[in-house]
Amino acid sequence: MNTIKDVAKKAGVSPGTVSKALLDRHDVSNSTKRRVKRVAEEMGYIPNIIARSLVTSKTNTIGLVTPYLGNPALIERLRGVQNACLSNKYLLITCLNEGGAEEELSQAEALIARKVDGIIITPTGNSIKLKEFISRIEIPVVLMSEMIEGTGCDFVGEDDYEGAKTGMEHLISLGHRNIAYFGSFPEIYSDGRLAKGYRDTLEKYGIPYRKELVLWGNTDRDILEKNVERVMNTVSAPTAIFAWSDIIAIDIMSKLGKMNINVPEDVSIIGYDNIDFLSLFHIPLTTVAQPNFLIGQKTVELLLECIERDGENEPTGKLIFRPELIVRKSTGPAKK
Amino acid sequence: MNTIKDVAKKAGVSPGTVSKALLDRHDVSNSTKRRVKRVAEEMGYIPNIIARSLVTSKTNTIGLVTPYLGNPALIERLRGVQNACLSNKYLLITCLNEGGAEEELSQAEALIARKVDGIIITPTGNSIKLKEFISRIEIPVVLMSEMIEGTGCDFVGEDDYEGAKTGMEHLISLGHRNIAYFGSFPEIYSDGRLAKGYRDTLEKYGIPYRKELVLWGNTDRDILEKNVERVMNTVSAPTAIFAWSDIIAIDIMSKLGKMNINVPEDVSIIGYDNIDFLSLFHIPLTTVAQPNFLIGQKTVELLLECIERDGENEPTGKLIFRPELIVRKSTGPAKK
DNA sequence: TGTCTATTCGAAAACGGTTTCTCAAAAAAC
DNA sequence: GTTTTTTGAGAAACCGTTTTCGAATAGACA
Repeated sequence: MNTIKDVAKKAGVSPGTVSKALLDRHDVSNSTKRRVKRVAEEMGYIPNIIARSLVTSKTNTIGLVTPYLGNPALIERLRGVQNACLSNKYLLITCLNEGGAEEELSQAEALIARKVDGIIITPTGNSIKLKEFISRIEIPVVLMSEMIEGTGCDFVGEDDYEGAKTGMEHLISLGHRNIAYFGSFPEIYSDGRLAKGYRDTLEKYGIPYRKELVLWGNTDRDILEKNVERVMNTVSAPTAIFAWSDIIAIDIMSKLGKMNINVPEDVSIIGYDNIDFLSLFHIPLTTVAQPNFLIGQKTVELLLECIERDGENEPTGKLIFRPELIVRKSTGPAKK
Repeated sequence: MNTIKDVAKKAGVSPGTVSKALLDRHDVSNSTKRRVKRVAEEMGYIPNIIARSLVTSKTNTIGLVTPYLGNPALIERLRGVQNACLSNKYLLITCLNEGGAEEELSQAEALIARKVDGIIITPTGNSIKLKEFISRIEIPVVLMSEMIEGTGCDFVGEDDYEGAKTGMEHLISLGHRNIAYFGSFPEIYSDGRLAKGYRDTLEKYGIPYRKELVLWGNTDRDILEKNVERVMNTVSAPTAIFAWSDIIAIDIMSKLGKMNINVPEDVSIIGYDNIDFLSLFHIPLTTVAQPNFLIGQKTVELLLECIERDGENEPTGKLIFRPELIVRKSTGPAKK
């Protein structure tokens, strides 16, 4: 691999001059710039960015730590992040994990060691160690999609509490009063917010909260199927189900199908995320949509702003998008 | 941020000794090792890996250049790659692109500049420049899923020609003779191979090849819908459709539904990939499955082997998995 | 006691760039 | 023609590590 010295030798100048020429600095003549650039081009010279970073302490790289829970909505966000990095000439290091604070922490530390200029984290838990880590490191951090309460961290995401309200009011307006909630884990911020929105909206409309209608662990298909069976066999079984994700909603629909329960005649279902191919389903799913791609992009933009203004600790930014109800065919009037 | 010098000062030794202590080198006493490690721990010292890389010329990082065409199968492979990197203590830099040789090339160059130890590429085209690039660079490259003919590159993927044959024989055995093929772009290696398998299998069973039944560009939903309309309105319209991906197959099913054509009574459909939620569809899709996660893992393992044995150019490796037919409900006997 | 070998550590040279500082030559001003 | 200013290029320091090499100390042995 050619180094700057090889180029210097061939062009008959010093390494410093080559560096300045390639960076278009003012204190090198146009004629040498041309010559140096031509030689570098000919030799297929690619500057060693890690050597450069060592002296500039800038890597033009940002890191992303995000779980992959089989959720296409997260992939959409990832695409948005990637897209914004590309157009801002930043390289993205994506660390996918299976969820959990330890893995998140170790991935974030690996990124720090690589001297990324900033980090985006989608935390799945509310770990003290992660919180402590975030306050300790000196580079900008932006949280995406999931918040950690108590850190003054910048955040970009959607208003899940509002999202829950929107979905619930749709169901309630259709006459439903027995509504079940199917979540993943209450520790996950967005899931917690959604569940809270669910509960508060019930209260707002004077519908009693029944905790046997709130079911967790539905990212596992076996647990989900058991949950569906159990809840459908309680006295005054739900006539509507609110799911934390579209994936869960689809799984529920499939299970109900096996139990010969019809959607939406017997049970209405509403999902969350608006993942792409939903509209193609036999019974198109009613859902609450977020601007996933946009959230990814905006997160990067916010992070880059923080990187630009470097140390100066301006007030933190929060960008919270409003979810939007998309009514399709999986919800209908409550059965008498 | 603390450097090795800060640790050295605090521990009362030289920077070199700190380095050796933390790396557990033999020429430093156990007592100093303990002291240095304790001090480093206390100070929250994280070694600057890019500085280290500069001297060791090893970054413990690999790069992945892959398109995101909305295809969950690719995401599954990505997960496999990520997983194998994690368990081998490598960091992964994922470069998602929208397809196309230029973007692939520039992403690969950015990775080279970052001195990754090896690169995995899923090329979407058969560009001369990319070919030339691959032969020029000095670090190991493994191609995943898609091959570039002519480079002696290592490769991990599935046998699409065989996959096509398997799927086609299933359809033919059900009595179908008018079979359409819905692809993305013929330049994409796997798509080309699948199309060739389609054609050769027809020939093998003495069924004439009709080029009006082969339709491209179906990653765009509008084009796909037009294609479906067109092909279903030709004389002797197909009684079966083979799609290059499950996503395309789903889109076709949805469009047929709108046209009041029944699956599988009027038309059989077979997809390709076996993406996760297929079985949940109203009409579960018959498909040809690949071990996506495994392919991702094995690609990393092969790449790491190449990195280990460094310069010594042993014969290249190719790992080709055999696809597997999964029969569900979207295929049935040909209509008389 | 003197020599020889192990052990342990530090000094210094890399790695491949960027940047600051210096200085000579050329251009401009008088 | 002399002085001042501007321009262009090189020398050297530096970024934060690792690694080589040599020196000092301790231990072993005759």
